[in-house]
Amino acid sequence: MPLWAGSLSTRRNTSSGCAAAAACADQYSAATPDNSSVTFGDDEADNESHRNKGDEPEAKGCKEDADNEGSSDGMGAGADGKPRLVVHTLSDINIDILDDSFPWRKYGQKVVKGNPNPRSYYKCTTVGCSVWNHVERASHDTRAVITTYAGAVVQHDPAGPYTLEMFPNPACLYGITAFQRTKDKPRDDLFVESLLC
DNA sequence: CGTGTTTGACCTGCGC
DNA sequence: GCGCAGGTCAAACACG
Repeated sequence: MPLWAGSLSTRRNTSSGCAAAAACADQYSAATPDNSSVTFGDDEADNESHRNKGDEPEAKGCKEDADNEGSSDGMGAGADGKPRLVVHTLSDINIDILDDSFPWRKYGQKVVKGNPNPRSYYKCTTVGCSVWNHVERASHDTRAVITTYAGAVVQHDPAGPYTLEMFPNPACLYGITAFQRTKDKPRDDLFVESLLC
């Protein structure tokens, strides 16, 4: 299994900053290709945390994820009740935030133990939207960007692809259409490593 | 002047 | 109970 497992459709059909949340639901819906290998929960995330073990930064960060997995039987919610989505991307340039059609606002930055690269914290700035994410670069590979979303849920039609959507609250429905590096060339390798809910 | 970013301080949870 | 680390807040600053 490659380190970076699974990939999302990179179809991008929305513009950023859509404030009419419910009206954007369909527009923001996204699906992964049938042959994608989006993984849910345990093994992948666990591998990842092992991969980053030791002096790697994920040790602590993934602890929370691991807790979520263990306590919620897979697709449950995190401690705050929101599912979490971990997205791994590769980018040669120094851009961390994904262009995922969400209007993010940075509210903090912190250097976490074991990783010289700071972790950045973002919130969705749309009114009524409570989605947040944090972005950090792997210490072992500065090209590797780890983005963790909260508020994303995953729907899987057995006959179809996975659909990633965000439900900040019932009145604010979003979905991740495609992840693309902001200001980046078409896109770098992008993978959904795991879905931790 | 409004909006977004930076950054240090503070708060909270967890492990020892 | 204490210390550490992660997460959040808010004032200051930069930029358009």
